[in-house]
Amino acid sequence: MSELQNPIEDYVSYALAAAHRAVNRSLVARLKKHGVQIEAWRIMEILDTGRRLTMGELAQIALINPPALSKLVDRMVSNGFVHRQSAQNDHRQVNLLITALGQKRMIQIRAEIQDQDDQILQQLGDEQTKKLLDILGGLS
Amino acid sequence: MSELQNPIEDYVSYALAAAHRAVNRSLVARLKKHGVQIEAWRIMEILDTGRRLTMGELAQIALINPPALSKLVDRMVSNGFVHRQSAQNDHRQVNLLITALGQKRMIQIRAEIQDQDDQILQQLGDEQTKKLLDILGGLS
DNA sequence: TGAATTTAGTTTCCAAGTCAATTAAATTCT
DNA sequence: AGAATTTAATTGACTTGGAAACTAAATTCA
Repeated sequence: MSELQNPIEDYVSYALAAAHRAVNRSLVARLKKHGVQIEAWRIMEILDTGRRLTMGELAQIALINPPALSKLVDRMVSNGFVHRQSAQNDHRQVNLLITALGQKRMIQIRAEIQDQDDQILQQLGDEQTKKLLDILGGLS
Repeated sequence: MSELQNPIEDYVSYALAAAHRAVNRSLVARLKKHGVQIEAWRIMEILDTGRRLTMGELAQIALINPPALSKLVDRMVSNGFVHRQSAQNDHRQVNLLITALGQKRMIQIRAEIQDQDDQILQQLGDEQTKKLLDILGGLS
């Protein structure tokens, strides 16, 4: 009994990569207008809630490896979007904070992001979107 | 009336990135044992069906930009997994073909991939997996 | 036909990411 | 206490990816 080879589109890994690529593409294009990359948006979005996070916590939530985060934060600091502050309890830790400029920039960016998310919502429908988020949550 | 800010986990873009990252991580770890990266696997998986594809077609299907594909193929050629053949009709085009060594390697790799996919299937269940592929298809 | 344009693939230059090593601070253990 | 270990973040060497420029072949059109 011979196995029939699935087309590559049927691999979860492939389907995820394709969808991720498509969504990222349009997001990158939108964010480029504001001079930030997706990861920088994630960082600012996370920090803008006011939570006080260390680099390590941020790396986990923002889906960025620590070395890449360090370097990206260097750039964001020199752009004036965030600043580092060494933690008072543990001097090894660094808290990252969003600046006033960063917050101002986020107002414009958030409109762009909202627009993109609305477009996806419209494309998939409310129910499918919810289902998608639910299933994806089970993979992370 | 004030807008309540969604947590970042509710953005489709974030949920996709998180799931993609998680799935890729384990896939990368598995493929590393065989000395190939995910994109190289995709290329060989696609070529192993025997279809005669140009670099451009392959780039689209394998989700790789043309310059990155060129460079990856250079490496794969020097590893002996694939070889280039200029197309007979149109000498600008290049057909990429998998070698016997590449096919041999794919037998081992496919077992690994199958194992990973089975694990996901088990994690999500048959129905959710199908639903996921269906919804993701609408985004690509 | 042959000059101008388009298309396919590659190359170049630069930006960004990874892995492993490093630094500095905190914690553990004797 | 203080030596040894663990933890947090960064740095350094190297690899890979992207945008734009480039080469070569095919096609269009005057």
